Amino acid sequence: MSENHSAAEPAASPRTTSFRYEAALAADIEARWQDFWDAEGTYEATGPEGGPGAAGEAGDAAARPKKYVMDMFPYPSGSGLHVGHPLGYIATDVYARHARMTGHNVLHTLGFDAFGLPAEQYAVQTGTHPRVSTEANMENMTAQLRRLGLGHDKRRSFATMDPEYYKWTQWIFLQIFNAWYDDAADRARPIGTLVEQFESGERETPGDWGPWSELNAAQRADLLGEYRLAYASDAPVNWCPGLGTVLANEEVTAEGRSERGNFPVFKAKLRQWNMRITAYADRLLNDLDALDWPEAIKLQQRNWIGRSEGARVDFPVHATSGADRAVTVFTTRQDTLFGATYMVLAPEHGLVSGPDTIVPDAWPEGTHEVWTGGYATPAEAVAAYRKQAAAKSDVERQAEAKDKTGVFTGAYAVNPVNGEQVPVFIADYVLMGYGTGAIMAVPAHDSRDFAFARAFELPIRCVVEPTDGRGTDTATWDDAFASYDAKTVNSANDEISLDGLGVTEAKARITEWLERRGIGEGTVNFRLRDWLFSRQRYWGEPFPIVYDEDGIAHPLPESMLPLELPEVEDYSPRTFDPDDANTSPETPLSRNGDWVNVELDLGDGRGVRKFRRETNTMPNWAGSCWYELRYLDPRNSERLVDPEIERYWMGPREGQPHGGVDLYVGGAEHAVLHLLYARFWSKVLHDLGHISSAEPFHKLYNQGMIQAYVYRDSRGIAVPAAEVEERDGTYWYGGEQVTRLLGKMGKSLKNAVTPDEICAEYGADTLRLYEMAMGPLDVSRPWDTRAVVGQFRLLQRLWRNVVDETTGEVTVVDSEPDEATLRALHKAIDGVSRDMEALRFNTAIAKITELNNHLTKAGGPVPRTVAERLVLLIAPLAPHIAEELWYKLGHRTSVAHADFPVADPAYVVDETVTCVVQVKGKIKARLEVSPSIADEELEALALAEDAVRSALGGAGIRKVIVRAPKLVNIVPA
RNA sequence: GCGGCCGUGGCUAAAUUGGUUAGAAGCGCGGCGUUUAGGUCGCCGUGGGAGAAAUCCCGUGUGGGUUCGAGUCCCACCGGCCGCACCA
Repeated sequence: MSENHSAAEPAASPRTTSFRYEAALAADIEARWQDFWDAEGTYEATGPEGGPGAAGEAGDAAARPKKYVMDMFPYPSGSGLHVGHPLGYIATDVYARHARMTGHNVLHTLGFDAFGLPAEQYAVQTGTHPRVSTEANMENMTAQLRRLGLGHDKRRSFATMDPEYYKWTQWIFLQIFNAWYDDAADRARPIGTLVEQFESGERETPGDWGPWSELNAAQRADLLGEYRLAYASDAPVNWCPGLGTVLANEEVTAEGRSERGNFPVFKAKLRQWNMRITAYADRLLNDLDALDWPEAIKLQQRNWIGRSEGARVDFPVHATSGADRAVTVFTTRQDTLFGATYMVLAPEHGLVSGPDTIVPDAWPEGTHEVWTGGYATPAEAVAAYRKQAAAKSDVERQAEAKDKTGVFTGAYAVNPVNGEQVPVFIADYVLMGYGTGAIMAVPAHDSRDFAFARAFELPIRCVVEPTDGRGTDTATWDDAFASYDAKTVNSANDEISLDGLGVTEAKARITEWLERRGIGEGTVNFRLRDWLFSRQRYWGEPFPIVYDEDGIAHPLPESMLPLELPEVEDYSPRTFDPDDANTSPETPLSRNGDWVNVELDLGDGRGVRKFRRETNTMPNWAGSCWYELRYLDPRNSERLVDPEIERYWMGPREGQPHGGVDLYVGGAEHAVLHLLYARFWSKVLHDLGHISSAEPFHKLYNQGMIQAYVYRDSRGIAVPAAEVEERDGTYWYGGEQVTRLLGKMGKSLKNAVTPDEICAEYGADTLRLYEMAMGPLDVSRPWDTRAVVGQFRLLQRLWRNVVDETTGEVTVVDSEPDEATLRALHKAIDGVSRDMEALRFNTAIAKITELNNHLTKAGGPVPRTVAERLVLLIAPLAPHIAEELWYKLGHRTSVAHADFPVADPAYVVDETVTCVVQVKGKIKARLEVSPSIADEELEALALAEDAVRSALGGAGIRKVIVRAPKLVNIVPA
């Protein structure tokens, strides 16, 4: 510690000579206290372990109620922060500081989500190693954030790119790889337990696999791959030639383009790693109920998981080979089965190609011309349509959604309820990825089927009686009748009749019939699909997987972790013409022969063998899937987190049945990506016994966005917002009128305001107050630099209420505050306490301002007890000035650990309350009454009022509503 | 198209959740004061309309409804934002 600013005596060495609270003094105060906090470790949290990575004393900290407060960690971007970025960090800091002052043991820190595409792209352009540029960015961002005075436990920080961190990301991957979902137990279990079941015969191998004992190693590996929660498969994936990588469904926009870069995305069959998140669909859905999350986010997750109840139904069909096959469809409207007049398969469906094909050599006699697409044979027609569909990006499919296209396969299936032959089509309005990739078409009661039926002149049979007066003659309809609130008709065979039943009843009846006949069953279908987990990138976690000479995947033993990224010369994935679908990925890691081809002893008793490494890397989401666990125990080299520590900070407890972080703040844009993946990993780790929590984040809060005005000239080009002048509601830049719109803040829109410039002009405390005072945390609002001064003035007045501006001496007195001041004080304490708890910082600041204004108006010196409590009230929001004033008031320990004031109820309620007396809702009189007045007494007082009696004018009273002590309303007869 | 959220002064926003007088707090604006001057100073005022004033009338996107009482609840419409989107 240097002589100039001893940590123990931070106020002893002011670097400015003025005692007026201005930018220079604020900067001085802030720098001194930030140094003090760092030196003292003011915000270091101690759990049951006595601190991270150290076997210290638990002390009394762990005995206090814990509060784990967390932010969605940042990606260290090279462009630096603007004032929108730290909004959430400031909010969690205020919340955490308040919690600390109310007796909680608080854990709050911040790390970096360091893997990602921008660093890699920068590396490709400049040749700088992504680690180097990312580290520089992190340093920059850390410096910017330090100025804000965030009370983080800095010992707990890390970056996802640190090998000591991603060692455990890889370890978790192996846990997931080595696990299967046991439906009987409804949880994940180690894959060894499945092998045991196969070996003992307790479980039979599925389908055509044959007995376990007769399978060779490769076959066993393939079979187990069908159970593992992390598995490689050749499924159609989203291939993005422009980025040179495959993408998860969640990373593809509704327009069928990449979320990053906006390149076209195509379906391609590629061998890729997947996570079996679908096994958790039900739990991911159900456990949402117990979470304290915004309803909008829960809804988005529910929609994404997309649970729908319905039935599977088999429609018998003959394969061209002569074998009996069935088209299995999924439907949510099994009650309309009698109205199914044709079927549609997705173009990629297995029954229109290969050995099981149902496509005949020639068109059946009398095939309608529009069904054939003009082709001579069904095979040609199907092949052409399949080719056309594969070449279409989702954008194009989307654009043509209104015009139904498709082609007849030449095959007929049998509708099991009435034995009718129904033609089977392929069409791209049926998606291979949803349900079974096949539907029964009920044109009368589904608008898509209706459009298709009209285009292909297929019969439309009404089986649900319309309630809108259109009648049952479908020839006169312009659209399907799809209401759920109507009766079934025309739906009977020799065994069953649905006629006259409502939808629910009819569904139940037909499902039971299908199940009895063994040709269908009630099922639940999910929209959620498995998570595509591999990427063709350099800057991500390598997979801890090697392949032997038979191509069998082996996990690396734990002792070989972390598997570090090799140094390479070329970081770039091979990219292609963005529109060329006929390309395939090439990973950057595959070009490093020395790294890829290795001889290893995996410790499986088979000695040193030759292996080839997996050359894909994990997606960006991997690191953020579990970081909440690592903050708890960041230096543990033996385990990802010590179980006792995890249980203390995150374990289940009253009101939090699945455990989790107490408050997690971040943007709503992660509603389904990060938040769903993190929940999934949390559940797997929970099932395998590694953690006690089954949810990562108990309470989630989405902060709004800070928006900014964007000014554009006549060409539509953004002009520097800071240089635009306003004249009578119009905006001018360089003599030209420009238009104003509300948009995002950012460099490209030339409207970014940095925290640095606001700190320089007013100080960090003012910036913090302004950001919190702008409005409710969860609402987006425009930044207004000239309004910042309002919060600066608050701090100036606060300063003046405690300190003499000319001498720097404290001016408080030891006299008793007057009654009015006590009431103002305790009302403020009461209100601020409740607002802090509920994250309503804007109204908390308003109440502090009111109290401060009251003291200013009262004039004269402020009583010490009031000044001290005012300082404590503002301490979570403006910690630097609070520390300084707290010190000046004679305290020698940090205000961060002082007790937050508690309101005295006696002063929170007013001595008298104004009671309004209404006659028929119109105010006739006001009474000053005690807040504890009884209803009867108040009613009597009200009725005795002259104004009330004259208003009643002798009329009788029908009713008197008394809401003591505020209101009496008399209703005349 | 389906689902969700939201409309309050010139601007950002309050309103103990159905209970008085809507508009706390801040910005902006106006006035006065201190100052040689300036404002990142102090004080006062500031929803609209009428009036010298007391005071009165109107007012929470529009129209209806429920209620003794509606910014708050219900219905319809208008406007805005977000999510999903051929999901069978």
